[in-house]
Amino acid sequence: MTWKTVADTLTATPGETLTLKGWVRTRRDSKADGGLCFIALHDGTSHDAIQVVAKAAGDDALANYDEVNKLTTGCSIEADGLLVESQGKGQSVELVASEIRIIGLVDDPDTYPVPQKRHTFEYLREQAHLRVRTNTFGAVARVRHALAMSIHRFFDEQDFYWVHTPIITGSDCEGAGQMFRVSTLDAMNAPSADDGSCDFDKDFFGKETHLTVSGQLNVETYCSALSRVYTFGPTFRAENSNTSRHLAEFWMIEPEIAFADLAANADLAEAMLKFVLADLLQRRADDMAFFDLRIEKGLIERLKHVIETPFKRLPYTEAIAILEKAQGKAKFEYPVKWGLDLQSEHERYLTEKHFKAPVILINYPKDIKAFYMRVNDPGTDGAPGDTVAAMDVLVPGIGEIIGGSQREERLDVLDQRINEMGLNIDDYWWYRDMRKYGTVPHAGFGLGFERLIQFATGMANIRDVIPFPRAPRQAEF
RNA sequence: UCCCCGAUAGCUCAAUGGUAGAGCGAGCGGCUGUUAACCGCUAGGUUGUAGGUUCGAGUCCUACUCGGGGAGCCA
Repeated sequence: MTWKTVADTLTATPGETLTLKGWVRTRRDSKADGGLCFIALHDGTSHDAIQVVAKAAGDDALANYDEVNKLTTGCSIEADGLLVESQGKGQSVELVASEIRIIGLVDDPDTYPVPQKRHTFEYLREQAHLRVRTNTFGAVARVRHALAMSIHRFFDEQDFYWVHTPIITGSDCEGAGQMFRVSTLDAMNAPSADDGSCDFDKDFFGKETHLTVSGQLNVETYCSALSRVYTFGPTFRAENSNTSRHLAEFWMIEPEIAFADLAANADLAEAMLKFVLADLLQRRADDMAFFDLRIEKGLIERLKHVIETPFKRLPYTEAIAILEKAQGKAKFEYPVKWGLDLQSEHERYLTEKHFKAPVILINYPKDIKAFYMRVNDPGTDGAPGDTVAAMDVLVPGIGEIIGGSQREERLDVLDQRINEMGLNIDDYWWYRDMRKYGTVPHAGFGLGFERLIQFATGMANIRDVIPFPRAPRQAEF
């Protein structure tokens, strides 16, 4: 007998005999026809369960019907049987079982942590090893996979190479926040250097090392030979951030393109978002319909709007003018002034109220952005001060989903920026080499993978779109 | 890190300072080709931890722990 997945079985033609293997989602019984029960069986391959019918009497009577009729949510079984058109409403096909093998029972149904009832996401976070058995987290897992594959497909079709940048980094100059130290030294008995500080020369790598906060500086070197590259992997931030949009361990996508300016970078970001969202709606229509129904009403319409609408491109300087005009009625908590960074409330006003569409903000003041961003010509956009070729992609509901820039390819300007910001120029020797040996204009951006999943599913808390979230004081599982 | 809110049955929540309850889930029974089923019965509690006030504390006070929402930082 052929073992088939639930997904394949749901679309198969009745008349086939086959085997299903999975976990019981629900069981209902009836005294009709001499006794029968209905098992909703899941194996994760589709959003919908398949109905397995077990009978106590007649030709299809099961020898172990009494045991089968005691199955509870979470039990694992194998079922052989004939696929038939369903007599009941709610499904088109069902499996009439000829044999059901009970593989694993649930010890105590009364204390099974995820019975078939409503649970809060807060509670399910404490049951991270079991929450994937629920509709919502099964759907999140499938969508997460679909988006990851879609991102790889998009870049592969556009002749990008996936570059595996290191997770352990010896650079302390990535400049994107607090880092986690990687060490094999005994924390209780660390060796001291002559000046009393920790002697990292005795550590595994012979120097201080950390978990990466970004693969950007590394991937820029590959860009300077392979033209179109991207990273997709975990990154780590030791920031004490306790929000629904931050994790200590998250996945990031960072493309980098050579012979490209900020406009090409924005084009890439917009094309990528539109591609993966359209691909998702097509490939995971079942799960997306669920999110639309149960998590965020109108989700699919919102995503279609994003796919069809050109992203609004707006210089920072013009955004400030719009926000200053709106200040009276919008009642912003924080001041709006050229030279200050935009707050969440400002970004959300622009994308949710003013334009009601994704917005790509470009050309930010130099002083609020990183050293590696390319300095614009004076007077760009009529700005009253110096700007850099930075961009942020803002989307309704999430705010900033992408941050990127054209990189500074001129060595003299880059050095000046490193010095201005008080950074140690020696730390950047290999990064500066890119500007000495065949420098080219290039640009790239970072996309937080979990934020993309939030945007695509409507899930409110980022801890619910990664299997085992890491956040301050949270590393269980 | 800052500001607010919360912690009571397996889960979600009630309970003027005075005998801790309900819904869901679970178990048993009834009904039914069932499917958020329906009807009945039953079990289930050191009220987050440690102190304090009081004749008496789930309730008031203090500290701590954990969780949530918002802000900052950012992706």
